Amino acid sequence: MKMTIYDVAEKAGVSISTVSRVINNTGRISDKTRRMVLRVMEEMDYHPNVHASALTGKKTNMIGLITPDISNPFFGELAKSIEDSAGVLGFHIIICSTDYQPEKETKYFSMLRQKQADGIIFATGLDHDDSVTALDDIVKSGTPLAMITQDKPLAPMDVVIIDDFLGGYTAAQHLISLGHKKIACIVGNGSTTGERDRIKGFQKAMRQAGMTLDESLIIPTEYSLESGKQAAAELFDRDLPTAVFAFNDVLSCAAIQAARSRGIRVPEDLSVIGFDNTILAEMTAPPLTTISQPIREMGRRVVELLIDEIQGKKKAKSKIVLSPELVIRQSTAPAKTRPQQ
Amino acid sequence: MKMTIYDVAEKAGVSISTVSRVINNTGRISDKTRRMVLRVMEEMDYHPNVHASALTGKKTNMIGLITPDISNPFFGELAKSIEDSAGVLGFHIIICSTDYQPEKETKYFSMLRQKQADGIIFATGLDHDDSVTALDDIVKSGTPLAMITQDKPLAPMDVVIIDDFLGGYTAAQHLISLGHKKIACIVGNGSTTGERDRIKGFQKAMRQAGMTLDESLIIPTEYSLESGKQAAAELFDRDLPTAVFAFNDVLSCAAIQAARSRGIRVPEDLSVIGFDNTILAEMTAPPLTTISQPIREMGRRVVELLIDEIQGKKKAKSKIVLSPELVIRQSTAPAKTRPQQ
DNA sequence: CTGTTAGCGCCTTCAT
DNA sequence: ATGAAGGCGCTAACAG
Repeated sequence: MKMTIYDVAEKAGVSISTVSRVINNTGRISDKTRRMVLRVMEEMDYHPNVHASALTGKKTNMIGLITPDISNPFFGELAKSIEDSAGVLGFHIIICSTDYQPEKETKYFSMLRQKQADGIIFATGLDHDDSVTALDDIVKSGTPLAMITQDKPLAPMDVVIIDDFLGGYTAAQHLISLGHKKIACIVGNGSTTGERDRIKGFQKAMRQAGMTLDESLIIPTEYSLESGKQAAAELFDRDLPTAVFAFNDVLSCAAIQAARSRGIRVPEDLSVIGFDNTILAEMTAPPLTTISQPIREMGRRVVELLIDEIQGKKKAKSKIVLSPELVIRQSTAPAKTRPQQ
Repeated sequence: MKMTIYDVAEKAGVSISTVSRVINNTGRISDKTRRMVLRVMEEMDYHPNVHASALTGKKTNMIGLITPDISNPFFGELAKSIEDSAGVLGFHIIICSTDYQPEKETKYFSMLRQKQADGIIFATGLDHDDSVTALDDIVKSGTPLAMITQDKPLAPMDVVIIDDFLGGYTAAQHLISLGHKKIACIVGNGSTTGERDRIKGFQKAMRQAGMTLDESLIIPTEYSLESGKQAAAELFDRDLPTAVFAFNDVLSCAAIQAARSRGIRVPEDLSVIGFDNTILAEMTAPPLTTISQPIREMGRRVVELLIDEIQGKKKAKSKIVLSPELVIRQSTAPAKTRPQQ
């Protein structure tokens, strides 16, 4: 049942180049023959062989998505949005889950180059040196690149991020408006530009309110439930704040759990604000006040940018900065005017 | 810098067919030339062009994964495991997220056929008629197929499932052992074989304990937080049980939330047991007692099965049934001997 | 506007 | 054990 361009040509009574031309919308063809070829293709349920055309240097309609961990709800939702948006435009996604291991990153690079992926979207850190040199190869090959949730000027590429500074600022403002003065931040490992910006935004809001963020209340940790719990536990035992700003929803859950196991009530004794607004935020108890990232839109936008470039519709790289938004649920509450009262 | 088989042949002083032979481990080659060719390939960092070899009917090293929704933690973790396991064996995954829309299913089928995916893993219902006919085409093409989390005899294919009967049985047993008598089940839309088996297992345990499962306490709903909450709410308002068995972790969260908003305490007033043991189970408050599916192992096993078949190492289809396991956390507790005491 | 033809990189008989 | 040559399905000059 495998139709080739020859079958179509024969049945349409034209040559294969004519068929090829209508497929690719190239060269001049009389409207009449175009329509008839189109009809024949339809009738025969013909679909061009991707590998044959890739072999001659054409597109493969495949985009690689490099992500640290699709089982993490944030990246899961992002991947889904990217897959959806790409699908509409006729592209398909190869997932590459690095599990935070830089070696895997470089492995994926070379495999994507080999398979002639039309473009690559990065959602990982790209920290390791090997990754960077491997990246160079890809850049030289001219493959369009895009980066999401992060803005590292490693190579010219499209970027879609949120205004992390604003996110940090908004979170702080919310807590401050509730009367909190002693606020801790549970941050990640500090490797992304986003994290640093969030801290800066947070500090700005504090300063504007005439406060300062105590360095000892900035707690670095890994982005996992376990390490988050541990970090929060240590903090609470050492120096209990009245509010915590956790840098993602998982860490917020961690903070809430650590609090609960110590008899600290959320939000009565401790307010917790998260980041991302993934499905987790609705699942926790109490439901999480959090800074929402427009995940679906972010996915849609990277894909648009990248595919525009793949199709040669645009050349200049662009950066899109989306706004985060405060979503108030029930994990934050006014600070008590006096402790323990 | 694109190396071809010709470059290798020239540098090695042999013909391309010799090189081809060592690449594919085919035909007879002197050990000496094999080693030298291998060395040259290494030196030149040569990697065969997948498209060219696909064009001649060889493998593409790509596997399609058809899943309803990777942003759902269960499928996210499954996808990750599948991607990992496949990666180790040199295969890559194209994700196809159907969003529970059968039309998308058939679209993906045809695209995977076109791209000559070496195999396909289904994690979706395959309910729609169109999907089934489209499936036929794929079966005829001889593409190895595998199905996970479900056992529908639509076509000969490998299957990896858990013992859902046992899962339902275990859940019931746990609740019964805690003294619960009035137990409700929040099930899905009933389309999968797994669901039906769980109910059967549940009923078996009830019967063994001399009880029966009241039909009116089997609540069908969609697998989403929203509809779960609504279903639970209606149930609670109508006829409050002392325990609920929800068919996945999301529905458990829904039940817990519906309970809380009514002042029903979990687990004091109401025990809730879930299914899947996704990351959600640890995130909720209280942490969820749930029936654990060995997600990672399931992923690994389908991949092994499918790839074995792709590589012609096995022909007969096999079915692997893994055991679910009870994970006790804090959402279940002994039934009160008397209501309201 | 349309047809002819030479590759793209690799696999696979068929000879040697 | 190795080489030569045709073909996989399609694109892109190059001729009409």
